[in-house]
Amino acid sequence: MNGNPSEPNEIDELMKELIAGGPQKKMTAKQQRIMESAIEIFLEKGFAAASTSEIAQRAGVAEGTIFRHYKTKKDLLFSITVPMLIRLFQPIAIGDFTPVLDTAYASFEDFLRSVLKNRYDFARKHLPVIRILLQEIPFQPELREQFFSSVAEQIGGRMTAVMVHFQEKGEIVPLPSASAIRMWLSVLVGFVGTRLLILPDADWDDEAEMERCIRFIMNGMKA
Amino acid sequence: MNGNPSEPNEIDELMKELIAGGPQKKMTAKQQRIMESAIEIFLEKGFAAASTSEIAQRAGVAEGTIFRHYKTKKDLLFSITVPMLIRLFQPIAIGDFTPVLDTAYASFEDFLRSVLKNRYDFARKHLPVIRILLQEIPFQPELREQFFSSVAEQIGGRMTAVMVHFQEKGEIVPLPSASAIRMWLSVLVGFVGTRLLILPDADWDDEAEMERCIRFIMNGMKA
Amino acid sequence: MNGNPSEPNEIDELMKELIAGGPQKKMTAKQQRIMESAIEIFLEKGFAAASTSEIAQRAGVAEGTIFRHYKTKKDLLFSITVPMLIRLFQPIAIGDFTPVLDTAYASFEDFLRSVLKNRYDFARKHLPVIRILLQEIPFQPELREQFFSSVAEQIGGRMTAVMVHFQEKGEIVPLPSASAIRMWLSVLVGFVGTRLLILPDADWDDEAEMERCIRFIMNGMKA
Amino acid sequence: MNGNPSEPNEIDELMKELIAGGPQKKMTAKQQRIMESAIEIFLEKGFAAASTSEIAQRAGVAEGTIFRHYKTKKDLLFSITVPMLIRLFQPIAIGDFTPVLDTAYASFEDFLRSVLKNRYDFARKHLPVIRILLQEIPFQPELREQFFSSVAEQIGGRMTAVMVHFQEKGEIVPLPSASAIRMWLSVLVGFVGTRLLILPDADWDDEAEMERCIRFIMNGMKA
DNA sequence: GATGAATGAGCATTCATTCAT
DNA sequence: AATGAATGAATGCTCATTCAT
Repeated sequence: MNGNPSEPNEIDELMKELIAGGPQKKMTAKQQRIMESAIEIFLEKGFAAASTSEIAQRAGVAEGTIFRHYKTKKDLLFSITVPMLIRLFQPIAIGDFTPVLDTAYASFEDFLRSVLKNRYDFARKHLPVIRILLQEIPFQPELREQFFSSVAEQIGGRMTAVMVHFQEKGEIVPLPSASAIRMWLSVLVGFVGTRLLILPDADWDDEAEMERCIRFIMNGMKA
Repeated sequence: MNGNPSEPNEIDELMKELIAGGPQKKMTAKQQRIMESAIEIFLEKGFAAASTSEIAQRAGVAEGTIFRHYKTKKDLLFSITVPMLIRLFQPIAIGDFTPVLDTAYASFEDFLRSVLKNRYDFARKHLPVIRILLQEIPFQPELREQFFSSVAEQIGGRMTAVMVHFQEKGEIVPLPSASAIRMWLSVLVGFVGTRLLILPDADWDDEAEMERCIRFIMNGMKA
Repeated sequence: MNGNPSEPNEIDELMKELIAGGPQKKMTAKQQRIMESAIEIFLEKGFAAASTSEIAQRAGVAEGTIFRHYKTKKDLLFSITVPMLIRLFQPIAIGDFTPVLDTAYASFEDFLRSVLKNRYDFARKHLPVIRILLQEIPFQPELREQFFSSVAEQIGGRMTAVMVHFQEKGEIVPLPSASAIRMWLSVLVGFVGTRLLILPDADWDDEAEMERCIRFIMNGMKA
Repeated sequence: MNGNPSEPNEIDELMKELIAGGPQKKMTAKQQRIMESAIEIFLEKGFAAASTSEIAQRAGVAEGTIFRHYKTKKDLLFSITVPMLIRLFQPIAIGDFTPVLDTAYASFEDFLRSVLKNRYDFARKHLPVIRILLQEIPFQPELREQFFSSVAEQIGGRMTAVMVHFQEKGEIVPLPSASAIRMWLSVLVGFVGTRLLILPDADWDDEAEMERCIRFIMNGMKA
């Protein structure tokens, strides 16, 4: 319908903002409320089934006000999800995860533990938006592209370097790095996903469970 | 008018059919075409954004015809997804997976290899419907309930027994069985999901990659 | 839409049947059940909101069966209402009311009493169909025409003669006969309508109430 | 979703407006046109057979506009009929009929004449809406309830008092007041209904005919 | 900046009727 | 005679978006 692909799109704008430094600083109180309501409703019903009128109502603003701040409903979705997508896979840029990837890191085990703890806390804190992200990625090609470029940049870049580093140090077995990364990532994602999404109400001992994950991975990869 | 929660619902009906033996045998040619079109379109746009008129058009039937076979659009979704949900987690009942859970199975390694191969082939074959299932589970409480009851029955039952069996045989380390199952399942799901959903176009050596998964898990759990 | 006005219509057919003597004798059991279900549902929801599929379902026949017996939904309505319209205003033809109009009738009071009793019993017995008739007359011009020709024939004919007869006998005041008829008919219809339609659940003493009506009319018209 | 019976409904809202003082004052020009078109079309085809798209078209607005002003098609019907139902039976509240019920009224005959004249003029002026009201009362339980509560309040209250008053004054015969009211009301309704609904095209001498009604009732009830 | 009335395309669903079996 | 699958137009209603105020 709309969507001239050559003109600069919403995601590019968001990227620029994020890269430039800080994001949407000057959100008015109304804009803030719109975003919060949108998160709630996108989470409950999914993007396609959410209506802007319900978002406006819950935010306590007029319908038109949403479109003053966000050109389309999709822009509203992206303004919620894209920054999260970036923060999820660009912990360096955001700054709350930097030391982990420092190759001077003592051991692979410490690295794993640090990544797990850090990303688990992050996911826990931002669960609703991450959920929306997961729910909408199948339907939004723009999100998917953003996902791949984010992941490629991080995994293809730093993570491979990390794996090579520890393999050269002889700490872990010399698997193809893509396979190796997928192994430990699967276990960590398996834990975080089960913990937060699938069985959030189970009786969890987080510390013990995380330690078991680390032990399992370390054994599995022991050189 | 609709929605009386005490009367037998669509999912219950589908369950009964499946348990009774074979499912929707006598689908007419038109019904078949409706279902295929629905799968295509649900996959592309998601359930909420799919329109019955587009489904009808692609199936080459009148719009009314859909509603002669499926009371509502949701019934159409469930008639596609629920049988798959069941086949995905009830391989025993369906019969294409029985020997795996036989506790006379030689070794945990063989068990893992068998499960992986079997479920990977299954997922590969039924990828579109499984994808729809994954996409819609966040929005359809009925699917979620069905998922939990299916999983609970399988995992809570047979899988725990399997783990205990191999732990007693001393083949694998004595972790809590929920944790142990989650570990190897994460690795297998991580492989299948990456292979089929995330990076289907990458250059994969399936055999080698599956062997790496098995090796990783066996090392990780080695007693 | 359809409805070529020059071809013989459904109502003409029904009229002919009725005049010829007895009506639709050879109704099959299924046709009977269709008619009964139709009466129930037309009564509950009105003709426009009644669906042929619901009628078929309640009658326990296939949808197509209705249209084998009645060309259209409207034909079904007319086959229910038109005979009733005729019986309601042509008591002579039907035969359960003849002596009333016999001008040899003893007194106006007896005449009134006889009409009231007779039509009250009739209305009570055929309440559902009469109700449908009243409900649909505003929307079906064919019914309205039929109503006027039935009434004109009866009222304009016999009733006027009756009034003139009793006025000449000096029993009642010499009002224009249209006015006179309207007066006593209003009171009788007021009673029957209130009794059966408006307040059917009130605590009625029918005999006493009817006598009051007669008394009121006789006083009102006393010469 | 809708239909919670405990939350205040449309009719309650309309009641409150009417009682509070004046009704739908600030109707926009479009809303006015919607209402007028709706009246025309409900009158012609009945509520069930009227389509919102035709109403919109005749009003010269978009179909969606109707639903901005009236939540559902039924709300539109009620917003037309309920105020009329109330004005029809609550002449006191509205103010155009007050002196009639003043028990200081000179004679029963004057009272009758005043009621007849007043309600006849009212019915004549608001014929279309009253017709819709009559047509839809059989199908709308909410209207029926409103009717009974309106009537009960007026008849059960003031009218009974009036009858008792004139009976005590010895002007009229001591019938049960319910019967007495039904008698004269039947005659008046019989006249107004015949005059406006059944035979509007006949050659009527309204003044003479009304006087005949009064005479008939006064004779019928003369003490 | 904020509003909310207005839009009209689009939606899922129902309908009376037909027709091959 | 009876069926019931098939039709496609029509229905009431919702939606994202626009724009005059």
